Amino acid sequence: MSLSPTKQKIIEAAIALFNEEGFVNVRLQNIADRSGISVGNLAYHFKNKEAIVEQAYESIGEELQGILSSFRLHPDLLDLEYQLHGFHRFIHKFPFYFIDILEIKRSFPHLHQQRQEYIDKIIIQIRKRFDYNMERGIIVSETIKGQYDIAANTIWMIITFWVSQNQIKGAPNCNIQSFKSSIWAQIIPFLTKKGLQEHKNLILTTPELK
Amino acid sequence: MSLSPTKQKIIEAAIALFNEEGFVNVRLQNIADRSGISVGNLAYHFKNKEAIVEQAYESIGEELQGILSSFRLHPDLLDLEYQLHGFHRFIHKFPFYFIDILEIKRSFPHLHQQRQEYIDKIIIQIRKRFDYNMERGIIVSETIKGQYDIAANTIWMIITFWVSQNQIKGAPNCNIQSFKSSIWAQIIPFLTKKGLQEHKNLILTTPELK
DNA sequence: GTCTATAGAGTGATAGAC
DNA sequence: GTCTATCACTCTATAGAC
Repeated sequence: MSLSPTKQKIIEAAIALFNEEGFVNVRLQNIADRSGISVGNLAYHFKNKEAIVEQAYESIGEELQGILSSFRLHPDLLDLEYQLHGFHRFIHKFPFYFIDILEIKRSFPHLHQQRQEYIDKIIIQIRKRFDYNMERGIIVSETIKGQYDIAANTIWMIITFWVSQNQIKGAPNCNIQSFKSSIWAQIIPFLTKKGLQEHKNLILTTPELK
Repeated sequence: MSLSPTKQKIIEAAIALFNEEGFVNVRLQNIADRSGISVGNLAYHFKNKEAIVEQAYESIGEELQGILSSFRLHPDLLDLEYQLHGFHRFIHKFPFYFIDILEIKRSFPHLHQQRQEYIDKIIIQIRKRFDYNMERGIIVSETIKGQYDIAANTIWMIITFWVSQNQIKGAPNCNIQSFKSSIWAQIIPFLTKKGLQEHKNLILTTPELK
């Protein structure tokens, strides 16, 4: 879906401001200023603040959809490595999408409802990676019931709260290496000998990813 | 430190409201109403909203200090199990302390600065558990450099974002079992045979914890 | 489509009587 | 210590000219 140039400008300005100041702290005036238009004109293009977030969420959703659809039917470890780079780019392009989740949920419940579908999708997809790689003999079978459900959820948590964590700790520098390490740490303990070999090759052959 | 009865009432009301509505959505009027006093009187006891949060943080900090100081010099797995119950009680008593971290940081940086010391303390303490239990032959030595630093950080993340995670997923019911399982999952893969035995005994002997 | 101007509903903080 | 009344300000949303 393509937007008019002005609408596009507005959304870009809004997202940039949300990222920098946090959703609640961004005034319509700020968005208008950064877009180089007046507040009145802003109101002409978007009825209210909610309509702006709605559009922003739509644009962001499309990008997220892209990352999720890179998931192959029988994904190996390299496939995950690629996806992690995708997620990392994503969370640093739209930090507000993660930082202001609860504020958006409070203010616009229906927007959050849509989002919830993505959350489920992400967790299910991660969970499937465990199954597929188990079939491939890359990951051992569960020794504790439900442990891969937990691991999948923890991986989702790390992705979702990575930006928040950095801001809380006052370390806004986006260290992709420690992001990836934290997530791989959820998987490595369960790799078989063959899995460890595949993971080792992956590290050796993909230092150029960034 | 003891507060006057009125001050005490105010703080309790404020914390309850912060927990329910989120810090930014709570008006001085709400706090006054719930305390059974007027806004003018509220202003007499606390100069402004910041002073209220400051006091709330102090009360909360004392409680957190209690949980942290239960850490023994040579903590075994049972010691952690007890502490996890402490943490769980804590995060469900003061959800706003976790949900509104970033908002508080934005509005009152100096308050966040104090808090940061607790964050460091928590992560360091968790990290030490790995070392001590390694010495005890309960946990294997690191096979990957820095993996216990990562595990300690992930455990802190799970504690810190557990409430947020529940709210995002629309599952506000505080399932302590899955909280504990998520955290133990960060440790179990590294237990030695002896460690697994100790963990098994712990589960068998402490179902009464809640 | 774009602007200026302003209505209208809060919101934190203060003044001053009791 | 506690109250009522109100100020000063902010922000969203709308009205109407160009």
